[in-house]
Amino acid sequence: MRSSFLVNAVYAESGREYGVTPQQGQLLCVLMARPHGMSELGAMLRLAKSSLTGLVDRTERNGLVQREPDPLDTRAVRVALTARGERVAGEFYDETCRRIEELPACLSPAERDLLAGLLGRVVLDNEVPVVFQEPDEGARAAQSH
Amino acid sequence: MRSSFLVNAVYAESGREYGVTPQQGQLLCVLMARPHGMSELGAMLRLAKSSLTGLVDRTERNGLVQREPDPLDTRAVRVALTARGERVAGEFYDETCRRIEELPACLSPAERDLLAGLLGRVVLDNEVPVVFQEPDEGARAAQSH
DNA sequence: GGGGGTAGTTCGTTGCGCGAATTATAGGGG
DNA sequence: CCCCTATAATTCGCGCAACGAACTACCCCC
Repeated sequence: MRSSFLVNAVYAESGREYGVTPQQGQLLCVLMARPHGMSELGAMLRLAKSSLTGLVDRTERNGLVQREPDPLDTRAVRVALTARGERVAGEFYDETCRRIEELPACLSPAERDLLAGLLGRVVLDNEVPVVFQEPDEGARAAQSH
Repeated sequence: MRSSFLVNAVYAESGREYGVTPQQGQLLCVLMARPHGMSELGAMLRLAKSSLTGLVDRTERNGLVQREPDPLDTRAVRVALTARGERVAGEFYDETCRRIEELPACLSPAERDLLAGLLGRVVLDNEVPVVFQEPDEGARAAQSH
């Protein structure tokens, strides 16, 4: 609980520096990988669809994402990063990583790896959606098997 | 990041079962130890004082906490759990612990201890406020030194 | 070519968090 | 003793966040 509280604080503070709320930051990070549909985003972020509409509205108003029609389904919408959104997402992601990596300053490199490995297994076992990951990280993780 | 996301989801779901929002749940957990002043709470929860006023207002309206005058300082207020708040806080705390403990189901007991130890050190080193802890846990932790 | 399910939006409500301005009291120096 | 600054807390107005219910438009399949 308390370590999660710590991570949240870091995430929020990092977002404030780039003028994005934690929720909008999370949306940007998910979209770094590729555009997503609204329902898909709702499932990943665990939000009701009406909540998603609002979040995308506000983030779109900030010029970070845009709605594009889905060529295969007239009902559906694809939410994608704008050029500016791409830049902000990358900077926010990097800054957040930098701050997160400072947290275990009291651990030895071996202990950090150990901690990362344990948390990684817990995350995988609980099927946590990919809400924060480098675009190419999934490929590397898959290779390592 | 993702493990923190997981913990948040568990916390929110656990709170929903007892009709408390995550923020109100956090307030209850802090107050389990003892009553606190508003400024003190603001520092622990990292909230602006005006945010605290609102949070305590809503939680008080739900009958879970109450404001008491500070006998030593006429300006100050002590926020304390009501009888019902005490009960809800305990149940919410226990339920949350139960759910959190289910997360590392894929780890061996030794690995869980290892994980807990590493996270504990990170939390201590970063001076995370005590936002979630059994009333007697601090004493036990202090003894073990 | 209707009918059931799906994708998104709208609307109204509640909660949350902040900053600026305000009130009231505490506490210290002249 | 009195002023003056610092502190404790509240009020107000704002925007963000999340939800459920009701609605529209569309897909697909029988």
